[in-house]
Amino acid sequence: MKEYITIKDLAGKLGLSIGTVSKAFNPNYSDISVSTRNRILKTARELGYVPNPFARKLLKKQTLNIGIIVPEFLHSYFSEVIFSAQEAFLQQGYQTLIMSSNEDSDLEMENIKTLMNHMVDGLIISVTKTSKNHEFLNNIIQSGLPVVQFNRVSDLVDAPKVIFNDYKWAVFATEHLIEQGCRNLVHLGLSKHIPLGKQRILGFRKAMDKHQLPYSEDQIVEAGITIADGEAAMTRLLDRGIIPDGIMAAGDPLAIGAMKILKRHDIHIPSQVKVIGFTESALAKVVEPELSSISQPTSKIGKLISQILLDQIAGKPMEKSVHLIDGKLNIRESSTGLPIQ
Amino acid sequence: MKEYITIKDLAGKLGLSIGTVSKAFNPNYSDISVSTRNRILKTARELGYVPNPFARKLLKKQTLNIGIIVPEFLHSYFSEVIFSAQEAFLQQGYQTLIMSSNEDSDLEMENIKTLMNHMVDGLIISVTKTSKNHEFLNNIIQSGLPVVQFNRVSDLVDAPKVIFNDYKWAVFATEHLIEQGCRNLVHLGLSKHIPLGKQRILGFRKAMDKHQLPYSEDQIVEAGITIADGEAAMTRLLDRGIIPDGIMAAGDPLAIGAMKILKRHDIHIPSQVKVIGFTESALAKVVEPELSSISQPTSKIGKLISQILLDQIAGKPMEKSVHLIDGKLNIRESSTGLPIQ
DNA sequence: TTGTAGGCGTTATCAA
DNA sequence: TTGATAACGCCTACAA
Repeated sequence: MKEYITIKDLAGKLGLSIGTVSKAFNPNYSDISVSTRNRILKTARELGYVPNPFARKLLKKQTLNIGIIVPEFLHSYFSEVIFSAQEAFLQQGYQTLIMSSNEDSDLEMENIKTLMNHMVDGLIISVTKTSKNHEFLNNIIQSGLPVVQFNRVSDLVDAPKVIFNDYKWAVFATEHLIEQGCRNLVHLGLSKHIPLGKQRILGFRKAMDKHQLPYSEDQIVEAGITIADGEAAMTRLLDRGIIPDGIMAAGDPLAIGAMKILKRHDIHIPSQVKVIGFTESALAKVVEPELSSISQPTSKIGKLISQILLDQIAGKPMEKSVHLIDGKLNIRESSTGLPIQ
Repeated sequence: MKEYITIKDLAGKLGLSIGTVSKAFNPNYSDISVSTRNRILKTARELGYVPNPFARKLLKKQTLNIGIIVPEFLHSYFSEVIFSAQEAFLQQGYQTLIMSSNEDSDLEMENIKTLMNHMVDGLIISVTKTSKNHEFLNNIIQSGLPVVQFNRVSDLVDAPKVIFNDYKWAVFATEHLIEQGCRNLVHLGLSKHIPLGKQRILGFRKAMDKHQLPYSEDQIVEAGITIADGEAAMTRLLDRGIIPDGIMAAGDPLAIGAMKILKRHDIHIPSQVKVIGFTESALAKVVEPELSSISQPTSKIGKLISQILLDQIAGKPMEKSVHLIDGKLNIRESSTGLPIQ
């Protein structure tokens, strides 16, 4: 490490004591004359002095480090949320440590421990689908560490949650297809271990029931998450002779996988089958026909989770433990037949 | 911040001095009996003691912080490289601070300053296309901070570079189209301010010359970077009556934008026009027909840049200042007419 | 083999 | 309004 200017150097150069110099950098000290403060600040700038953050962190009982753990980076969703949160934290002087669990509960545990060793002042986590770490997390929370969950949340973990209103928007997505004339719908779902996947299923059921459309359990399939998963699920459906006239997928990749198979079987989208995705990604505008989807305000979510964590750190009383986020229905050709600009 | 166990607590519990306890955690101290070391380590584990990293950072002349600055997160390329590098750093005990300049030279300067204030031990940077910060960066380097450049590099900055062999692979990409029978090629390029964009242009020229194919300057267009840029560039070409039989794009989004316009004009891909992209992304397998492209080993690049920086920090002599990375030509339907699995 | 004490750069308390 | 000094938790000569 290169040599840095210290407060002592600065004090020496100015003929002041280090105590006085220190006060100049701490705005909540008023017992220092404006002129000396300015003099100190001026030469500090000239010399390129910056207070050593580690000395500060050692003394104060906070590290100004925040940990963020997400299950994957496959969907751009997570990078978008994270970088928005990171920006907010940095503005408040907090550093962010980002880790990916890669959908592995054990690695998730490792990540949590690593972050604890770095003495983070707070933790934001989106758990893996088979997370077995709720007990450990609760211990941490009990011990006083502020934690916020988002997206993939667990009811077993006692920390505030920021989640998309999956139920509501799954209803909207399904109803959109019904409005377009679909009667024989299929839902391509995520793993049933993921609560938000369950909400999307419930939303699908709700819409079907509301419009009195009959459906069998075969029409709700646990497909997975990737394009390949979507392909496999669609293939299984076709093999069993199930040809829907509408597909409501719990994710864009699933929808795109299904579309690939349909096209391979010369089943036309959207005239024969209409398709809608979820958690819109850049892929939606690339696939053909362009995919209708539900977009989530990732930037807003990032800001919100950082704000809630910061509030907790500041000791503000929590207003509510569940924050429900709304999205947007983006209608494109895959569900209407109309090319929309 | 919650209360942490300190070395003093541990020493008290064990009836030892803090000095002895400290040595137990420092492997290069041999003047401590194996039995007491084990005893210390055991109770440390039981009590959940971890050395306070900030006290350590204050004492030692290093912060164990690394800064990474990238121009954008639009392409998954950057997230992939970064997370691979971060993993490598974390294994060596280094924290990573990631910042995006959002293609803005001023913000880039801010980012550099922020990271300097966090006293990073090293900096990895991929500069913005209009970066005006080479002088500032050189000052930092002069002052002793290890710096590594990657992807978007500047010859004006005196730091080792890790770059893709854009020239070579641009030749390959172009020759691939020529081998497929294309004679009237067009190159959709990045901004001319980006050196790697220039290399791709040179590669294109080289391949054309080598195969004695004539071309005008109109066939090398500075398109931009996004899908919309690709659309605009292709539209301009068609308006001027230029219909190529092959398109070599400097990025997947550009290729996809061009494909959109071609399809809108009922120009068939690949029978009438063959297309190849660059820096393969997830989009390549979603667009129709699937896009041939050049993939870069992002994970390997991440590992390499971290290794080079770590070596510099350790004071090892640098072997070479430019590291050239090779990629892979992934041939798909857009350039051949053959659906490839 | 173990213990002691000074110091890393900062802030906070109290005295001047 | 300014200055002196004791912490924060750790490492490391050096002494015991």
